[in-house]
Amino acid sequence: MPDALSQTFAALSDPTRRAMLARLSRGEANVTELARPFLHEMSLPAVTKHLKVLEKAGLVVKGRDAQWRPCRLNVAPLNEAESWMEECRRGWEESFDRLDAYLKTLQPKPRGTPDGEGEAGK
Amino acid sequence: MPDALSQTFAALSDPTRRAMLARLSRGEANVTELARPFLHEMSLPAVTKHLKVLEKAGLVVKGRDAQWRPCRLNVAPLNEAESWMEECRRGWEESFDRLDAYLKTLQPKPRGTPDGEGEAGK
DNA sequence: TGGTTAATTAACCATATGGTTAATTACAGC
DNA sequence: GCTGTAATTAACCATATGGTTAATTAACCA
Repeated sequence: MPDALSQTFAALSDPTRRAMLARLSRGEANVTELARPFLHEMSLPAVTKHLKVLEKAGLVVKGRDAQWRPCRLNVAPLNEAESWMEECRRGWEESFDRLDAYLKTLQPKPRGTPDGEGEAGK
Repeated sequence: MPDALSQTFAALSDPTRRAMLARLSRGEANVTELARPFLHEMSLPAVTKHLKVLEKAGLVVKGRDAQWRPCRLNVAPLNEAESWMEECRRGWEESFDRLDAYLKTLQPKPRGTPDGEGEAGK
C-alpha cells in the first residue's frame, strides 16, 4: 500500500512507534536516546526498523551529526491523517442531521409534543 | 497488539477499509451494499474480512435484520485516535515555544531586533 | 420441501511485519 | 592505525495480513 495515508496510519498502529513519536514531540533525539526506553523489551536493530517505518511515512526526519542521527518529528502526515478522520466524522454528523430532518418530516405534530413514550421508529 | 489505539490505527491503514468507513459515514449499509464498489477488485469474503477488522476495532457495529447485516459507523475510536494525534501535535508545538523562549534567552538584544539573516542556531 | 439471496466460515497461499543475532559501516579520539 | 561508540545491514524466523475458491449457515419465498 504505497498511498501516504495508509503508510501514516500503519506507522501509527504500533505502540512502540507511537511512543517514539511522543518522545520526539518533546524535542529532537538521536537513535540511542530514542531507543533507551525500549532496550529492555527489544534490540537496537528492532528500533532502527521502527524508525525506518516512521521515516518512510514521513513522520520522522533523520539528520546526521557525525555518527549520530538526530531525529525530529514532522507533523505534516499527522495533519493529513487527522483531516481524513475529521472529514469522516463530518459526514457522520451530517447523516445525523439528515435523519433528524427526516424524523421531523414524519412526525409533523405541530403543537406541544405532549410527551410520548419515545419509541419513534419501531 | 491488543491495545485499542493500535487496532484503530491498523484498521485505518487500508484504503478499502477507509472507503468503507467513508461510505458508512453517510449512513447505514448492509454488507453487499458496502461491498459493491469493491467487487471488481476483490471477492465478497475479502470484504467480510475487512469488515471484521473494522468491527474488532469498534469502528463498525453490525446489526441483524433477517439475512442482512446493517452496519453503522461508530466514531468513538476515531475520537480517541484523533485525540492521541492532537496530544502529539500539542507537545510538538510546545517544544517550538520552548525553543523560542530559549533563543530569546540567548539573544537578549532588547531593542528593535533590527532584522537579521535568520540562521539563529547553526 | 426446495430454491434464492445474504453473509460467513474453512482451507489455503503469498507476502508483509516485527523480532532476533551477527556482521558491517562510519565516525571520533588517542 | 587501533579502539570504542552509533547506527545500519544481512540473514533468518514466526506470525499476521490480505487475498483466493469452495463449502456452509441462515433467512426468505413459493
